[in-house]
Amino acid sequence: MSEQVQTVKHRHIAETLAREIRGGSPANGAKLPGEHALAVRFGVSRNTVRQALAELAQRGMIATESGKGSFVTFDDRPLDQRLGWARALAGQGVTTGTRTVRMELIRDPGLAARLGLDDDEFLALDRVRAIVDGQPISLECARVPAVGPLRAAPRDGLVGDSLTATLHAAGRYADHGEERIDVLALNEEQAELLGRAPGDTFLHTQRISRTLRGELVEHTDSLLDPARFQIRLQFGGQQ
Amino acid sequence: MSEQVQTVKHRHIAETLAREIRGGSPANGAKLPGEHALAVRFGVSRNTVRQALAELAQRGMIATESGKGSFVTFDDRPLDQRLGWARALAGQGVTTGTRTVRMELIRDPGLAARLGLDDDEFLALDRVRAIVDGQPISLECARVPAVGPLRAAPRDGLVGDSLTATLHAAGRYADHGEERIDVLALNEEQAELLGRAPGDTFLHTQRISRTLRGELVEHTDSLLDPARFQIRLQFGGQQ
DNA sequence: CCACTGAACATGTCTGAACAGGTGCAGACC
DNA sequence: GGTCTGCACCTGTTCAGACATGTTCAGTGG
Repeated sequence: MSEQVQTVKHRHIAETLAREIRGGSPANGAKLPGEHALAVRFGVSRNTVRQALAELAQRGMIATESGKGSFVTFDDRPLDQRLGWARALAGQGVTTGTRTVRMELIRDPGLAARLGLDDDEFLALDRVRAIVDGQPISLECARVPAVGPLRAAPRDGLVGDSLTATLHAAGRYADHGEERIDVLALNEEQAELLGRAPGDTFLHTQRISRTLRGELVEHTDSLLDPARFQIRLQFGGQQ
Repeated sequence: MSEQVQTVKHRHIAETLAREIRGGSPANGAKLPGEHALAVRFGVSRNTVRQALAELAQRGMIATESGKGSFVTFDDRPLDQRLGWARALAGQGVTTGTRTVRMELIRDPGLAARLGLDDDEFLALDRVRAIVDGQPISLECARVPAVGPLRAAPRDGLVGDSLTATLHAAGRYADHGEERIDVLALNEEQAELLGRAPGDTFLHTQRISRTLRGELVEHTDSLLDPARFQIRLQFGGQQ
């Protein structure tokens, strides 16, 4: 289906501004043109512009202030950090580093079926995060669609060494998703990667995130050292 | 400060309708009067009514459908279940029961300080949930403000045997909050209540929820058997 | 140089109106 | 009895306009 599908004016304006913001112009922190100027630019009423801006605010891309204007709040941080949902290192001042232990294209029909996908090819990206003195504290196994720069990543590397940036480069912006959290005993392979004994208990999360239109962005299994990680989230309210 | 503080029309309408919905009229599932009828009732324009209805939809109290009308979705379920955030029993068809192991008024200046409260009196309500054949699977320790029917609960019991219903009876409706999730080794008291060995690993959550105006609704520490519970949440999107 | 004021900008709220599209139902017709 | 149609309801979208409130800054007076 062509992306020129008919859409209402305020949504079209929101999409246009979203594309410009993601493209970096205006940049994070910059002020958008005022409502009147945007109304002139798009040839619509001020109220239609306000609806579009309200959508962008809803998505966490901008913030407006009465009497001041609208400011870009969008940056390249993953969605869940922007929505008050974070896994935080429980200790302060701890420096960590991440190393990739696997990055290859795989076929996983089972996962494709569970995610409702036709294409069963994924980029498998497994990374271990460790404290600088060497103690591994988490293992994250991401499965993302093997499209564009994601598909080229095993050869070319990630864009800016960042999975989120590579997803964005592939046009995959997370809008919504779901996550499950439980506890898991490490198997032998996981234990070896994490420098622990098999059977040790870790926090386990499975996250699936999707674009505004419902396309898969990523499916990520994470194992988190419970002594080091705490999951924090905010819920409800106007956002 | 008087609750007759000046507020804008659409918010006043939203609050009035919210009060009516919480009062059970119209009931869950029932259809609200149409936009035009509400505009006549409140003596405002249809657009002002639409803004009020949008706020209620944002809060998860109603859902509107084009051509059909607005329907009440609010019920007495706790906020987090209504917002796609649930801790789910990992097994199917398991019947559980809950027993109260502690319900008394306490003073906890430390907790009051952490929650930014002047009053350090709380209702302490600790409950163990167990599978019908006796195996305890969770311990929940709630600390709620000792006001109205909450303060009377040790003597009179909870409204409808439900903490949430008693909170609502006290005028405390959760609008937003935060939750932390990690892993905890049971201490001796917890282990005894849960029929486990001290040191056993449980999922641990701490939830603080507040009203629209920021008043404390509840602070709850939960210990969840990781073999029985999985936490699921949805994030992002238009709600 | 500082404080104040007023003007010019911004967003927020509200109005009445018009039109588009969705839904349900009564009545007519086969 | 079933199907179709048209009408009357509903919500969704957009408009132009008016007014309220918030913010910023240039200009003026002390």
